[in-house]
Amino acid sequence: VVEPFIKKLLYGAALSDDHQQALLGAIERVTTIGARHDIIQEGSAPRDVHLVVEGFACRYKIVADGSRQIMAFLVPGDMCDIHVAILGAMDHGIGAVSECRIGHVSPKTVESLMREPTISRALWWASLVDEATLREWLVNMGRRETPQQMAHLFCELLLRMQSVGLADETSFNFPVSQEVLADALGVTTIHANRVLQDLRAQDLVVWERHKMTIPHVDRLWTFSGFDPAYLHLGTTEALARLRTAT
Amino acid sequence: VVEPFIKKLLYGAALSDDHQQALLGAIERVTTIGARHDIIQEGSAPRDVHLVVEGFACRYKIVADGSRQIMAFLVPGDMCDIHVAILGAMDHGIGAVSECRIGHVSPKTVESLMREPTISRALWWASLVDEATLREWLVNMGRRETPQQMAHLFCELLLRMQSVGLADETSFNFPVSQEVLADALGVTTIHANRVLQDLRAQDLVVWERHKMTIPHVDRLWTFSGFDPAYLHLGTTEALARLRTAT
DNA sequence: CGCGTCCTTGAGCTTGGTCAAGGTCTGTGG
DNA sequence: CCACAGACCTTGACCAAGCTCAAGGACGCG
Repeated sequence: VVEPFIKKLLYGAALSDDHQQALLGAIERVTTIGARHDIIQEGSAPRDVHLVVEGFACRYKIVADGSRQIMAFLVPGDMCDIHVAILGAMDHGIGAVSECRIGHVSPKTVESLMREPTISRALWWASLVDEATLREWLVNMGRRETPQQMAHLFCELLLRMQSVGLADETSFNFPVSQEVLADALGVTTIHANRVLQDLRAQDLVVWERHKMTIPHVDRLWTFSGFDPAYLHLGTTEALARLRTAT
Repeated sequence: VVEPFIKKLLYGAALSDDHQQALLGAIERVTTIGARHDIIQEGSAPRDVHLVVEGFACRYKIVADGSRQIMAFLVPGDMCDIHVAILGAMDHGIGAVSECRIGHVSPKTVESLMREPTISRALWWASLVDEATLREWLVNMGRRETPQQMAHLFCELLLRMQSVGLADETSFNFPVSQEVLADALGVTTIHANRVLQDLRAQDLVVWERHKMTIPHVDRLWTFSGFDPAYLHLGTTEALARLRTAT
């Protein structure tokens, strides 16, 4: 069940069967981390590179006053820390939001994978998309009000989950508390709660028992000003295909 | 005067003289872009990779209501768009804040440079630091109030300018309007103005005719909760050396 | 001199934060 | 089967950070 990893990287490069086998074979072992536990701690210098196989994880930082900012959600197929080796120490933590299964890849293996140009290209692509996503989050925080910001996040997550085959046309599993959501949006839990109720009242989202459903995807896109270009999943037509045929 | 580029990359990898020559030789030509003009437009697929040689530039996006969010400042030595080729099209624009001199490198050259492991490592390093900086900006916007956020930005810029030899112990050239500053912080110009006056009143910053001076760097660090780890410029001791001996 | 760019100030309003409390749901142990 | 704890969700009243609208002043350049 490591397909999401391959599915994702196929958007970045045309990986042959051999490439795909090499990538899957790179995962030496898979461990399980309980919800609300750290996968990687800030300041550490992990030996292995980590990959989310199952579950929801997040990048986060704790600031001086004790509050937390989540800077990214990591879903199956996402790598946590390719090339920590280059930076030395983690400048942020990675935590399991729900229970997660985490794949481990040794730095040696990464290094040898990178020597294959197509694989190298795919991994660069993934890294650049992470960066683009981060930029979009910054825009989201700086220039959108909370309802739009929240809606935008849901649009993004639906599409990302669809792109790795983990969502149908309108819904995906979203095992996240409102507190985590608030920490991702940079607002208080209370405010996040009220904004969410607003979106619900407008029938823009239905979110029950960890299942997020977006009844009218187009309405949510319009509402939030969502433009998927930054995810670099291909042309608009390719995306339309993705949305209907998962 | 392309030294900042090399100075910066030396933090990421031990480049030999040959490597340095190869990097400098990669710059085929240098063009000048006037203040407030675009270096690269959103949606375009530039042929060349660009490098800021002189001046201040920024990454930005314009959102639906016409407001602008600046997502990064680019100073001499920073690359704008390594590997646009991989992503296809720019998902954001890059604009010259002040008049800029921009170096151009052909994609072919980048590709051949990347084949040299040490240079590849240095370029990965630069890209990862960009990403780390983006994460810190997100924390800055989400979890710090405007005065701290602004102060934090000034701490970052002073250190980055010092690291490429363009700042002395307490000051650097900051040819930026308050409007640009506001767009980087995600607030209105008016609010940025009032916050700036506050910092001035507390003698935390002196900013006159495009020259930014920070009379008491330690006080500004404390005030903003600045921790330079995310810039990955080396150990705390190495940074202390940097601050005294530029 | 006149225009554009930039900086500054004031008054009133809105978004989002703080403080405080209560409610729900689930799993655990008696 | 019930009591309890822990995590999570919800609501209300009040406050403050930051936005909007409106206006005016300073500076530099053709």
